[in-house]
Amino acid sequence: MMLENTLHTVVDRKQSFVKDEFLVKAGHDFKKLYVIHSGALKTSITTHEGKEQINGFYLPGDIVGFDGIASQKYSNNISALTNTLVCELDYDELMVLVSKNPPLLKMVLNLLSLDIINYQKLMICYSQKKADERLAAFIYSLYFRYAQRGHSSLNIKLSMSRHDIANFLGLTIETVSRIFTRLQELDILSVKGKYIHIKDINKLTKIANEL
Amino acid sequence: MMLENTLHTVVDRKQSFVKDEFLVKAGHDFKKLYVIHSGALKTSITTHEGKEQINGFYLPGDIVGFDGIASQKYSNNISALTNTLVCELDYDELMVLVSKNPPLLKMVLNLLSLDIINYQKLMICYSQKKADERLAAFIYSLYFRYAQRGHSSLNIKLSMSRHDIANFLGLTIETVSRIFTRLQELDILSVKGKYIHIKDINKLTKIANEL
DNA sequence: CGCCCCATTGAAGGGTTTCAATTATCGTGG
DNA sequence: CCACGATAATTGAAACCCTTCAATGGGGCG
Repeated sequence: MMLENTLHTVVDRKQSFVKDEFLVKAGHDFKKLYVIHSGALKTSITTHEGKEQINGFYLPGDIVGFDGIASQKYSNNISALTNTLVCELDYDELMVLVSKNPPLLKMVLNLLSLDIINYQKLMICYSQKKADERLAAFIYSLYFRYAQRGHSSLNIKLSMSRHDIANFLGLTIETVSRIFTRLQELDILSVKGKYIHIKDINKLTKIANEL
Repeated sequence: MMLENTLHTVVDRKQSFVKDEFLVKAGHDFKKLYVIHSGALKTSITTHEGKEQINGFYLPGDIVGFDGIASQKYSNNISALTNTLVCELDYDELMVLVSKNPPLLKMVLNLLSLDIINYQKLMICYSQKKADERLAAFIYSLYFRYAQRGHSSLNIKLSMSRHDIANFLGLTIETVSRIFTRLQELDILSVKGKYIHIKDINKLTKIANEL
């Protein structure tokens, strides 16, 4: 991600987190953004009933934490799906740089705008896609995001559990499981635990209803 | 909204749109943000199958169009629910002002961040709320948003049709209609066409699962 | 006033959840 | 290295919620 390169001389505090460790908890004071160097993160909120609701999975290159800007409190929990190395960006320092550097400002605004578009797409996904379409879209999005990062491969290792996938997609683990087997019967995927091989990406995108 | 006051000397091109008129269509070049002065807007995308999917309703004071920043193309259609008066903000001009005016920068970033939080909440709504919870949350959000603007009233006039509500909530118009009658039977609402009276806001928030 | 569109209501069908039981996988300690 | 327990994942059957299809009722505008 360009932002990291632009800033690496200035803000370069790498920090590592182990699986299931929290980087931040919702409600805490907003200070930093996190650029993922390696590993994977998830963001979640805790509902009034105390249940977790995952609202994002993040891969190397992604920046996490924009939700905290408005209220200066993080609105999400951020935790590590696996051992993860992140680069911390101090928001106030970033603001100082941004105000002196219009291209950087543009970049930051683009990232925020991308985040908005990302959530808009997810909204659509939830509001009109059926369970199999959601899961197909989810698998495809992982494939696509790895490909964007130069790791184009039909083999994907899921860094999250079935429980996390179901939670994120607004389904139950049973439904996710059933759809995985269905997609295997259709010769679209082959699934072995956390390892997924995409056997027919055309059919996958067709089911996912994405171009 | 403060932003409008801050800028009204510089960017003050008011423009009016009639009911069902499009301010922008998805895919067109991004140039302006729209601050709603009076009336109401909706944003929507057109799916691959050509169906409309509404992803937001906007009231006076709201700013619409942030989704276009990243790609410099609007990702949503924006259209008027009723006759609507908006103030147009030229994005490039705004950027010039922003880079000279740190408090303004902060304000803009806050607005983007708020948009993100808004969509995150909607995501949660879709992914884990049932139909009656969604509709209750929708009605409550209208009440709340009007209250934020100083128009605290238990009487709400819906500016959108049942069809639009159903589309936005990812339900069918029949389901929306049935839930409206159910909420009346529970003495929570009284519904007469586009006019809604909230008879028991506590029960409403309880069903909506919002504090 | 009548037409058309919007909203409401009813019954049947499909998809997802829930509950329950079984199987697989992973980490740990013997 | 294998055995074991605990956790995760799969599979089945019944219940439930929402959709779909169909018909009726109501309200606004010419």
